[in-house]
Amino acid sequence: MAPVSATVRDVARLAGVSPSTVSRALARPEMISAETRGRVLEAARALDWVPNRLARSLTRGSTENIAVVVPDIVNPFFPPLIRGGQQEAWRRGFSVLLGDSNEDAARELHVANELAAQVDGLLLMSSRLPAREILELRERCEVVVVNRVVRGVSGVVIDTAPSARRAVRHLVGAGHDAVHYVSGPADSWSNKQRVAAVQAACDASGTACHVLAPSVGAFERGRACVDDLLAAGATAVLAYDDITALGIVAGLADRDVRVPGDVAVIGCDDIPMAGQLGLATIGAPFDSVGAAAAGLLIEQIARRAGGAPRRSRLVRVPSTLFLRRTAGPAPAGGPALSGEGAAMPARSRRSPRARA
Amino acid sequence: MAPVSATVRDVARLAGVSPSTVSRALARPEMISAETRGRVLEAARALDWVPNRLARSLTRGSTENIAVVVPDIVNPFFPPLIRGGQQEAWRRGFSVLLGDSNEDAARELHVANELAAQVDGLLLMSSRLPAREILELRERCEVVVVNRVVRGVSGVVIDTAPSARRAVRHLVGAGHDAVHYVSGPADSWSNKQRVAAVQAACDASGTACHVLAPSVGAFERGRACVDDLLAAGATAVLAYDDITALGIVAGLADRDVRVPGDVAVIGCDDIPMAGQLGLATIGAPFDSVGAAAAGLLIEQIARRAGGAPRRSRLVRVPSTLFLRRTAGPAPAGGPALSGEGAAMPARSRRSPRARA
DNA sequence: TTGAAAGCGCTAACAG
DNA sequence: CTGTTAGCGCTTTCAA
Repeated sequence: MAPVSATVRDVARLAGVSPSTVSRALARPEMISAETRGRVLEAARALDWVPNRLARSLTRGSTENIAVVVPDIVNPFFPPLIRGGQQEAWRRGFSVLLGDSNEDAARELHVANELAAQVDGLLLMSSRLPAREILELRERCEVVVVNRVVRGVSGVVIDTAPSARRAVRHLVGAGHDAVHYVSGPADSWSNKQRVAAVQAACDASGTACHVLAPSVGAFERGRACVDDLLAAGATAVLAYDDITALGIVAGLADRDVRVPGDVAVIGCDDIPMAGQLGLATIGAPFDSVGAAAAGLLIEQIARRAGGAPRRSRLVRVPSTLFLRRTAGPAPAGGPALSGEGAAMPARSRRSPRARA
Repeated sequence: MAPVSATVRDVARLAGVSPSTVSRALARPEMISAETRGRVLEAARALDWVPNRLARSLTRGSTENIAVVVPDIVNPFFPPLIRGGQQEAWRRGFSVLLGDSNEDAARELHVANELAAQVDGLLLMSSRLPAREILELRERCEVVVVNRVVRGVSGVVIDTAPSARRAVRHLVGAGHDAVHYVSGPADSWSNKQRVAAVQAACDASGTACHVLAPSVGAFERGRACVDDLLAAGATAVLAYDDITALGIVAGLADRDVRVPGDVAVIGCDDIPMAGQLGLATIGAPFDSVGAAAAGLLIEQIARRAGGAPRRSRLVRVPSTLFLRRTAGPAPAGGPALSGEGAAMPARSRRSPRARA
């Protein structure tokens, strides 16, 4: 583990001072005469010494570590979030522990508890935990949630509602008279948010809104619901996430239903491949979201260490609607297609029509 | 940070024993009478006590933490690897720190050094570091490399050569008389491996092999080289990775070149979307690779802790060729299409022919 | 401005 | 089997 490095004592001896002085030379330079400090620093360099983080943590009572807990690191939604958080944490001198809950609330609790014991703060992304558990975790360390709102706990959320409204408006403008929303996991907070956003948007547009029941899998969920969608006569589909949307697109293609010719599909998350495949979607600057969350968490840790009272903040990050190929053409006079969706060539673009 | 929990002393007092007995009750149960141990465990539960990892690490000299360093967590190649490693580590009671080098060797060194100070072992995935640096890191903690071979350092590699041979054989059998390999990052070890594997495979088949120069980006790299490929009259392309391959496919489509009608494309990695999009590719069980690497690392840590001498092992994990849509049809009498590539419907499948 | 002393919470000899 | 003693390496009162 730790380098077989020198200790404070060694450095102190070499610099001809006491260990406390060495310690202070780094932690509170202003308490030490410039000259002494110079000697200490030189000795430290000579011995290639850096303070042992473990020992420091033990006495200081803080680790300079945070943990990031995600439901599934393989879900492309999370890596950008993690990277953003990671970079920000690193920038501020914190290291990052990683926890994967495998989409399971019980496991998430276990992981979070285990991790809480060795970090100053927890970043819970798309947590499936009941609010009560999250509040309990906060007794043990600072907590910031991402993609979730818990009263009294700081969080960063992506504000999808306005984009959902624009998406529905686009679809209605293009001639669709109903929107089908394909749900994500039953216990997903963001699924609830998205359902609500889509329903509200449909209400505002006076459009029928059908919500398909949650099911498991991501891509598979999408493919599996295609028969239901077709049976219901769906022509405009909003999906819980991009993977689900891609599953829908694939399932439709299997049945020779053209996208967007026959059915328009819009996903959510703007995962990298979405742009490449011309999938319309609602996206957000995920790196920034992750970074904002980590920043919030670390500020909270600092405030807490400074003895200040807790104060929870909710940061809303705006989302963007990318109207790409699968959303179908904009209605005449409507908004132009936007987003860098030209990665895959646009195929036939006609208005929605009944399937043969 | 750490829970404001009780300490060994508290538990010892409540159980009416000494702190050492408490410590032993958990670490060396067999040294303690069943009865005493029962009392200790009960007291611990009553006080909701778990040993403080920091303190334990400080005395034991080991952290029960490992670090995983990747070039870019957003690259879909890595999440499965990380997840596999994570799960295995967790299974063995280790937590995982995460480092992202941002594809930059200097940064990787910095990150690895920082991390080495707080873990028992380092898992370097697709490391861009010179062998010398890696050996130096190993002076500070155990190291296992993934997707890389360094003399004297344990590693797990994916053996792509046999699949590359099969791929070339398939292409040659389908009538292609040359193979174009699109390189990945210049400093990538696995790119070197893949170039070598493809060249060897072509030599074995008596086929011409053209290697396009490395360039940056992933998807973009693929799209950008399409003009060169077409100018060179390429009909069979092997790409460094799936993202690059998808870029090539997109670029070809932009120019109305059909895949696999006009050009066959095979990627590498079998990222989840590959199967979904019908992209032929060379894949491997990445979760297992990650798990194997973590297992190897932790075993090494244990061996080292037990005072045993170092012993480096190289694990080769076999790869699989998934002949999907983009590879074109199998030659008559050749191998059938394999892999779960039916996610996207197969399109026209003809033998390669000259472009208009 | 500096040093001496005490201790963070735990574990590991070494006795008994 | 169990207790006593002595730290792990660092920080931090408290005095000087």
